[in-house]
Amino acid sequence: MIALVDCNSFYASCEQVFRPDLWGTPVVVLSNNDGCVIAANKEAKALSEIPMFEPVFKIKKQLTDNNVTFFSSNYTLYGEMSQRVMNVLKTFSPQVEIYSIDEAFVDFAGMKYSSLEDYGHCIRKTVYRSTGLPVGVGVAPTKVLAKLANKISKKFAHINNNVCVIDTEEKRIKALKWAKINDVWGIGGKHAKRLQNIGVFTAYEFTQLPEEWVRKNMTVVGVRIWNELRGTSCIEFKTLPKPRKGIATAKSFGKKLEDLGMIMEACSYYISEVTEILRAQKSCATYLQVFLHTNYFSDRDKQYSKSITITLAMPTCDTFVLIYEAKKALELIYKPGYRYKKVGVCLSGIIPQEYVQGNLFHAPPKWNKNELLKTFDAINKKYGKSTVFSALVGTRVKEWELIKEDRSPRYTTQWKELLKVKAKKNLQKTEGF
DNA sequence: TCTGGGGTCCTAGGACCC
DNA sequence: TCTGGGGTCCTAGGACCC
Repeated sequence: MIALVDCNSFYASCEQVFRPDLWGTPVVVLSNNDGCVIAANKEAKALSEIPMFEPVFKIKKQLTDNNVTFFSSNYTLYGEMSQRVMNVLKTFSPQVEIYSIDEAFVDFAGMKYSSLEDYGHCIRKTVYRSTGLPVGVGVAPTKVLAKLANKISKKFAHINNNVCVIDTEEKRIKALKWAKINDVWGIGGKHAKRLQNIGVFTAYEFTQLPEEWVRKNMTVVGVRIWNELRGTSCIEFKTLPKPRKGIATAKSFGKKLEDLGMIMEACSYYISEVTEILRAQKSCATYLQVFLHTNYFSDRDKQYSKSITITLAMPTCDTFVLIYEAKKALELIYKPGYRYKKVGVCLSGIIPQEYVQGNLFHAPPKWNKNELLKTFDAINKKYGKSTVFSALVGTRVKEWELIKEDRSPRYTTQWKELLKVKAKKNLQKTEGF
């Protein structure tokens, strides 16, 4: 049996852990540059006039009218809270697959428990006690069914207290008949529409389709989902995280930029970020893509967008080499006279450092002996991000930097931003802890 | 004025090989 | 009128996920 443990409204819940004054009140978290709503707790979801992924400027009034508290995204905090949750889950089974920042599969094979329900509740309670974060637990024989069980655990939380187990044929059929086709993990908007067009509206109806139809119309990916829903496990359990195949970063600027120099500084900074990830997984990249574009949404601005991909002379993880290459690439695609909104870099063709092949003139570098890069990473790890950086990132005011007007403190990672505890005379009205 | 950012996997088709 | 048969590798695009 496999459990899917998923945090409820993860980003919003992380904010609420440190703000007990907001418990029971609507909270939303905004995307980078405070652009859209990307997370909402159940109180905020209940206010139907606050749709997710809606641009904030369009709904600012509804937010304030309904006393919704909003936060800029604080990924430092969410990332660290996520690790805490995952650490707790690892005490329940050695087999944990971290699927995303707020959810993980937990394999129950070989574990001792009196009942699946009890074990599920125990996980939920322990995570809550250790981190302050509420989770839902779905338990089933396959991943797709566990996902579905998790959905049910949240939908009927008032009955099952956030734990749902699908361990009999009867429960499986009941769950499948309840689930709408677009509730199924792996069936997105396009396929759901197609299935509805041929009269398939529930997960159960989907499992009754002939396998051939599914393979023809939804490829082998669809067949796997079909099998998993029928109780046959065929999606692998991945305990070890696989090295990434692509590493990208692209963020909208805090304001529109025309100046190549400033855009180049942003680009150099992004290269530093992606190369740090690259070195952390002991890999090198073969290709570097750089792209640049104006604001698609603007009717007023002239539009321009261009991308370029460079094959490196030899796969590398060297920040300085890649910044140099990115600089050349950017000079090629940049055209003056436009108001740019975003620059992005993407590394691909990622291979382990020891697989880098030399050529006739150069032996492959020994990356594990590169003292400059090792020292660079060591300093930034010890003293914090960007303590040392390439001069090409620049020291001027970073006009491209993201807007985060309402970011909460980084309670768990910065000494200066620790939660302050106040003793109040009137204990009935305690604020904070 | 203001509209997110980061991934995975699969398939078809083109270019190439012998 | 008639034009082989078997491969590999790469890329773009589609679909999906959080």
